[in-house]
Amino acid sequence: MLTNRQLQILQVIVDDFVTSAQPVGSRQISKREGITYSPATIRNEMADLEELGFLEKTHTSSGRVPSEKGYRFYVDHLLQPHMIRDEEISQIQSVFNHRIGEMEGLIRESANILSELTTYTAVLLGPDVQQHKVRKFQIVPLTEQTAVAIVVTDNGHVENRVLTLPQGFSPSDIEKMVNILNDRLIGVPLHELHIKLEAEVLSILKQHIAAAETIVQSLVDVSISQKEGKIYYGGKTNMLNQPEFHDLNKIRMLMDLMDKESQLQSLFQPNQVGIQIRIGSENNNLAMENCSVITTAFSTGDEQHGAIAIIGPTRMDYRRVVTLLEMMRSGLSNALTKH
Amino acid sequence: MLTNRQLQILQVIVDDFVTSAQPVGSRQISKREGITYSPATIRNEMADLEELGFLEKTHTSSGRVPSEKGYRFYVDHLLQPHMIRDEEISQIQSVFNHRIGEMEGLIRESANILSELTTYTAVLLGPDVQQHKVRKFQIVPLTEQTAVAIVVTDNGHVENRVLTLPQGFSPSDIEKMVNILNDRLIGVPLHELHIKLEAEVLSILKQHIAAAETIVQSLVDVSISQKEGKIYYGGKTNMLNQPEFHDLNKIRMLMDLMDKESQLQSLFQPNQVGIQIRIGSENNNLAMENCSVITTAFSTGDEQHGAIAIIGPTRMDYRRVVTLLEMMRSGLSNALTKH
DNA sequence: TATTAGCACTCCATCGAAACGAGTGCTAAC
DNA sequence: GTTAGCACTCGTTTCGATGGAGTGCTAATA
Repeated sequence: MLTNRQLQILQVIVDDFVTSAQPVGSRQISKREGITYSPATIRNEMADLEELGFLEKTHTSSGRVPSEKGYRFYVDHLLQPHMIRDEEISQIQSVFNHRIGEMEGLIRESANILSELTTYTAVLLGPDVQQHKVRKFQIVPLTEQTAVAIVVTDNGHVENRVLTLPQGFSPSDIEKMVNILNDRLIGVPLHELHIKLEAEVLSILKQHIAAAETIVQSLVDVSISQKEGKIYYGGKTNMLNQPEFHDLNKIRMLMDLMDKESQLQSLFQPNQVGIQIRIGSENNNLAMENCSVITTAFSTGDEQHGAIAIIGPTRMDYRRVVTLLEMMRSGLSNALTKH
Repeated sequence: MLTNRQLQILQVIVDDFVTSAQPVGSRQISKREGITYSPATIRNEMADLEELGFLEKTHTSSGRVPSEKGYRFYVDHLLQPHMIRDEEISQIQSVFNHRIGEMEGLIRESANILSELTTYTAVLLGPDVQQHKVRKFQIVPLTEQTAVAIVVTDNGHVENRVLTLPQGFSPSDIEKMVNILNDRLIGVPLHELHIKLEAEVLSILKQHIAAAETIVQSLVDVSISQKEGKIYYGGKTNMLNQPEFHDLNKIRMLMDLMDKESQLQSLFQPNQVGIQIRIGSENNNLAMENCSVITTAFSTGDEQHGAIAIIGPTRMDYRRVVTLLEMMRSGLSNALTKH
């Protein structure tokens, strides 16, 4: 167990390093208000903290830097609430006052504000479309051979896809088909759609329409190809300002990561409650070695939810980010549920 | 007018510099096959070419580097066709064999292949949605107060938006409204939609439905907020490999540019035919000082068109890119028009 | 026993000088 | 008109010297 003094010193080191990005020396610590012991004492404590794995040195005669374990301890036990300036609070509020019911714009805007206030990168994951339930099918003919299939969900989401019609597929066939689809599939969540289509609906359709098979196949394709949730960014390039990312290789890996939606999905664990913090290697991703990710989920009503993530260097201002994130989470949840 | 020898030297310098990224010296040139004069002669010619503004030095005793004017002359007069390897050709072809009629996937894939083959950044601009014509309106109710409005265009594009319904708006009102919209607006191009809505349709609707005004306003919003054309990327981070972008500031400016869709639109001049090359400052954009952009338009039938742009350093392999771009342009135009 | 002053030591960062190499411009010879 | 030769310039690399920040250890102190 750490002594009070060790706790205090660890806290000061993290706080200092977060703002300065420079290794913290004993003299520097001794000058901080609230510190009553001499540099020599602090050096002894630091040596102990290093032995315990909370601190590291960049080289033999450098000051100390928090280790991952040090950050972990800090966020678990030493995180104190952070004062957010009034203007910043009202900046966040302004997003929600704007327009209501326009989810996409709201989320997009939130990502921008968050990245601006944190100076890190904000990633917002829209609600998982796969959970939405079918409200209505529609097939609109375009030419002799093509039509566009439309699925509207109960949340107002619209999926669509151009279909190639089989030879001799008549308008009345389309009508029949749409009726059957709407009869059988309303209320089915999108992620079950392809199963229902193949297992139940296909055989029924076949009885009425000759060439139903190819079209059903296309519909199955659509429902499989849907992404989990849409991703929105704010401050994608903010990482370039962080001194630890003056290395082209790291930047490249990070940028590539952010362009790969599939990889990004793994950042989120939307089933958890509250705020999660993953530090450095806890992300299990080489590109994120020097990054921490702070995530939380927000609710959009109807058991739907989205998630917010802030990606910053491990030397991130955890206090501030956690506070901002919590404000944004509750604000978003409110704005999106009440309408 | 330049002598043949000067032309030859300019060509060699550009070709060499494009591949090596190093200033080209007289000795190096003299060793190239086809060059029969001594380094001293070449030095004299280079001094003349520099005086004429085609070459530059990075410092007093360095080799020569093409100036913007030099590149301009090169692409205008010295560009020779480039051999593309068979495997690369079939790599391009494979995109078009894949699936037909699925425009979005096709364009996305093309962007990736192009960026891979060029090692630069590919930007594809999808066809301008504003030109599409309305095929069908649809309003699907969600709750008492909300519904989703859907516009299908003759190209199979679907726009949609959640509407807040006025108090006491009944299902039969919706039906009436949809009928009038479909009566009056089919065939109208999207970019004229808001005008028609306000000028013609609004007054008719008002006669039949009390609270038509707010809904029409929402529809107007939708048709105004549509973007010009969707933008697809390939190889966004490829620029990081170019030695001229080892500068964080430049990278930042470029990345920011690419995240701003609005700015990117200005890269394209889709009304022009053939291939356009803009070199360095010709782009009128600080972030693109050291970049060249090669663009061309592809047709998607029905007077619709999209555009391709390759963004690379001014020290770009113009020969290769121009050839690849032309192949991709014709391939895309074919694939998208014939179906 | 806990704390602190003092001191030797380590390592990084910065600077300037020297050596080197690539390339030029100019002159004079071919 | 072309080229060999040479002095010169400038960037790059290397090396050692210097200074500063910070440590660990020891011995003195409260």
